[in-house]
This record gives sequence, C-alpha cells and structure tokens, in this order.
Amino acid sequence: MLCFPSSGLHLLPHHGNSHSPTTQSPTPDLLHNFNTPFELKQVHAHLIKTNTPLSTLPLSRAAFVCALTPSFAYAQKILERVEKPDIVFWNSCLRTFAEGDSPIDAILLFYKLRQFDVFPDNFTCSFVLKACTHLLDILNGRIVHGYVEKLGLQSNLFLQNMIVHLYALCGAIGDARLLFEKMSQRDVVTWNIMISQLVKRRDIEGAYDLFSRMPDRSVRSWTSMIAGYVQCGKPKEAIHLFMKMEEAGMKPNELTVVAVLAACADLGALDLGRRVHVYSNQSGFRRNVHISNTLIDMYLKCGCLANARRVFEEMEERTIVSWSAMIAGLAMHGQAEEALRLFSEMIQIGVKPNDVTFIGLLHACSHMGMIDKGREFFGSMTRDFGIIPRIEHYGCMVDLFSRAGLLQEAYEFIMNMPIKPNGVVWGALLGGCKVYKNIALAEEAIRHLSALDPLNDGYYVVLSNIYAEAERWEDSAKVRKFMKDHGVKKTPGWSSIMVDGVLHEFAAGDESHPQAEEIFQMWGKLLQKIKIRGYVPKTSVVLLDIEENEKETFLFRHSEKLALAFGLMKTPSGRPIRIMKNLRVCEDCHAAFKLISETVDREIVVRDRNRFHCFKDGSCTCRDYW
DNA sequence: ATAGGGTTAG
Repeated sequence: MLCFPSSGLHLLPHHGNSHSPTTQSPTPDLLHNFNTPFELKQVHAHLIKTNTPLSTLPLSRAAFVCALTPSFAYAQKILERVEKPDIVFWNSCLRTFAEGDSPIDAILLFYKLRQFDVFPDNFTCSFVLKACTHLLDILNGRIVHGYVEKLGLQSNLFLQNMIVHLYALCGAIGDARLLFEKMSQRDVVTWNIMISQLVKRRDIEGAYDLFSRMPDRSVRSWTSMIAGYVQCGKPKEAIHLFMKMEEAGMKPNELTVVAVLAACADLGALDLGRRVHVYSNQSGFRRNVHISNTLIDMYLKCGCLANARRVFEEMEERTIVSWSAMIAGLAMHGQAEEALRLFSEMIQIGVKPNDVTFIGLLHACSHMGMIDKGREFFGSMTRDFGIIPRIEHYGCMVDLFSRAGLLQEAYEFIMNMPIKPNGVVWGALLGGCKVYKNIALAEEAIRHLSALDPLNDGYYVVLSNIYAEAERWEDSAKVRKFMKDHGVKKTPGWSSIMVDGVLHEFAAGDESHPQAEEIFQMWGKLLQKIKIRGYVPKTSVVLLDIEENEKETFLFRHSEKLALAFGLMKTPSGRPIRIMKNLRVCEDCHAAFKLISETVDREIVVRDRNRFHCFKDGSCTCRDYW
C-alpha cells in the first residue's frame, strides 16, 4: 500500500561511503533537504561541530525522515529531544510538504501517521487534501474523503469545499455536483467553487444557473461569472453582468478588471475600456502586470495603437505576454517593421520568446509580404529557441506564401507538414487562390475543407467568388446549390459603430435603423463626392444573378458603408471613426473608404475579422495587401 | 493553523 517518493529518497545509509559522516560538511541544500537517516546524521554532526543549537534543525524534514524510517531510532530520538510531536506538529509538517514542490510527501506522511498512534483531525485532512489538489490525485483524494466521513468531519465546511473542489478539478464534475447537492450547508465559497469549475468546463449556462440561485454573491462570484462569459465568447453578456455588478454596489477587484477589459477588447468597446482603465488606476492597480497586459490588448483591439504603446512603455516590468501582445498588435495594424524591431529589442535584453510571440511575428510577415523574413523566423524558432511549431505556425506560413502568390510553394509546404493540416491551413491556401485566380488549386483546397470543416460557409463563398470572377456562372451557382443542399448558411455580415456610448449595428441591406432614410441620403452624398475622384463600383463582388443596377443597390447597402455614413452623420468632424466588422472588409468598400477618408478628411479605423484597416488621406495602412 | 479566479494566440 505504502510507496515511497521517487524523488531521490534512499532508505539505507550509504554503507559504501568510506568517509566518516563527521568529516564532511553538508552542503547548504542538504541542511534543509536531508532525506535519509544518514544525511540527518551528517547534518546533526555539522550542528554539533559548529555549536549550533539542535532547535535550528528543520523539524518537518526530521519528522519526514523519522516517519519514513521508524525502525531507525536515531531520527526519532532527535525529534524527542526537540519536542514532543503532537498533532499540531505533524500538521505543520504536512502543510510544509503539501505546499512545497513534492506534495506526494504529505500524502505519504499522512498514511504513516497511524503507525505513530497519531489520529488525524480536520487540519490534517485539509493539508492532505491540498496535496491531492496540487497533484490532481483523485484516488488518494477519495481515500481522504473516506477518512473525513469516518472521523465524523463531514459537517466541516472547509473540508467539504476542498473535496468538492478536488473532484471537480480532477474532472469528476458529477461527483462534485452530487456532493454539492447533498451538503447540509454551503457558503459563498462552495458556490464559487462550483461556478468557477463549471466555467472551466465551458458550461456557462450551468454556471449562471448556480449564480442566479446562490443566496449571497461575493466579488469573486461576479468576477468568475464575468470571466466565464468572456471565455465562452459572450463578451456582451460579460459587460452586461459587469454593469449589474456595479449597480449591486460591488467593488471590482484586479481580476474583475482583467475580465472586463478582455470583454472590451473582444467587443471593441473603447469607451468602457477607457473608463475601466481610469478606475483601475484610481484603485491602485497600476503595477499589476496582468492588468497592463490586458490593457495593451484592449487598446490594440480597439484600434488605439498609441494608447497601447503608452501602457507598454510605462510598465515597470514586462513579461513575455506584454511583448507578444504588442508584437501581435503591431502586426494587426500593418506595422510589420516596428513589430520586428520590437522583437529584436526584446531578444537583445534577454527576454525569451514563446510560441505565441512567433505567431504574432509570422502574422506581421504575412500581412506585409515579407517572405524571406517569415521563412527565417520559422526556422529560427526551433533552431534558436527550441519551440516546436504548432498548427497555427504552419497556418501562418501557408498564409505567408499564399498571399504572396507562391501557391505552389504553399501547397508543397502543406504536403510536407509533419502534422495534419486543419481548415485554417487549407483556408489560407484558398484565400491565395482567389487573389491569384488559381481555380484548380482552389478546388483541391475545397476538397479538403469540405471534409475538415464542412459547415464553415466562408470557404464555399470564396470558391463561388472565384468562379464568378472567372465568369463561370454555372459552377458558381453549383457551389451555392451545394451549400443550400447541405444546409450551409452564409454568415450574415454586420458592422457596428459606437456613438455616444450606444452601439449601433448594421446588417447588409439593413433598413431597420430608425434613421435609415438619412443614412441612405448621406451615402448618396458621399457617393457623388467619390465618383468625381474616380470611384467605380466594383459590382463583381455581388454574387447574385441580377441586373447591374440592382447589384449597385446591394453594393451600396453593405454594412460597413451604412456604419460609416451613420458615423459621419453623428460624430463631430475631425474625430476618428471606428467601425467593427464580423467578416473581412469587402473590396469595394475598401476602395470607397480610401477615397472617403480623403474627401471628408477623416481617419477611418475598421477592425475586420483579421486585422485593422486605417484609412487616412486616401490610403490604407494595409497598403492594399490583405 | 485549514477553502475559491487572471493576461498574449486560437
């Protein structure tokens, strides 16, 4: 039943050692970490030689040696000399082990205690349970649970909470739930444990059900729930709950701030993000690295590169997350050179990059067509930093080649990948096939994509587009029929814009907005202005079998155009316009926005699915390469 | 003496 730790524990003295123990000085490490009676003797001898009182001996270590070698009276004698070990003493040993880097020692010691006629109490159990938690050791956890029942400690809330936590953490959510349901009393910690564990398992509905049923909610309850919504891709719900939290008079803490800022990043909710930033500083959270990192990400994803940079520069201590976020953000904003410069600065001061850092770097390269640099980083990643490329890195490389028109190289790269390509990888190739009009390779990509990711409409839409551009209308129609037959629905495009703290959302062709008429008139005026400057509607992006003038109607009702017209109507001149879109920005809108930015002299920032487009003075930061 | 969250990419 009992097994001994594998961590270099020697049960017998080193008989082969010809030196007398007293002739050797123990290393400083050994003074605290002796594992055998022999080593204990060495330490003891050292204490005598240096005239150090015996009480300086690390007792928990002595107890450990003693407990594991009860036949060796020496260790026991030392213990007896120092103090009479009672349950409190043993508990503090257990605690030391449980919180140290070898928690298994606590479990071993626990099983040994009965040989010393020591009976565990609630503290004993709590420390062993803590050890089980650190080890994710549900088997020993269940045994300790049995002891808790046998010892009549089942009404101890601390222990019950720890057991519920342990079960859930080890994946036995059913057992955790059962125990939770039959507990005679629960406190806020019990509820919070269940909520955060359900969130961890992506059961956000289950978590909210408990949240709404619990009698008292602490800041932690609110924060777990808000963070849960963010993790489950529901940032609106997260922000809604944050508002409720404020209404309830709860004071957000550091973790709440991180969660809300993450939600703001996802939603592009700059106003709230700024407000939370101010609150965070007022609350004295300025030096919190997690908060600063999330702030950087929030500002980047809201299109405020300068603010992100300021937060980054003002940090006293940066982690790899800070650097990676900044590099990825610069890539998103089309500032590849600056991203690369930041990377070399980081290497120069000795910060070690991780896999995420390289995803950002490779993005920077592919967005700017820096093929050789990208190849270099991909090679250096493993060679110089020992990072094994993940599927995301392969995806970046295929994207890099495909965007640059090196379709054959991209295809061969996929064929030679040591891991199975996923939808993102083939999708990147497909994207390149559209730009460089390679129908055969696009069909090959679709063959893989329809097997890998059959419900993703985006790929079929691209293929249908490719056929349409080649004026192969029948094939284009076939793709759309295929989608219809297989129940693949085209994701409706939408764009949004925040005006005076209110989020306005527009779908393509949307006439439901209360000010729809004014918006259309505004667009009409803009259209006149840009037509003078040479704008020609690119009706080929409209994939409908209709008359040319009808196509224009569709084209002019694209969601990003509606959002822009509305933004220009509602915001003071000179102020930048920020628009978010769920899909990639349309080619025609891109051309139109460039001209509009010039005619109305406004900066227009569009965050699309992949990156930022910042239109200013007639050009875009993507340099039309996206 | 004992219990419960965090950041980059995807």
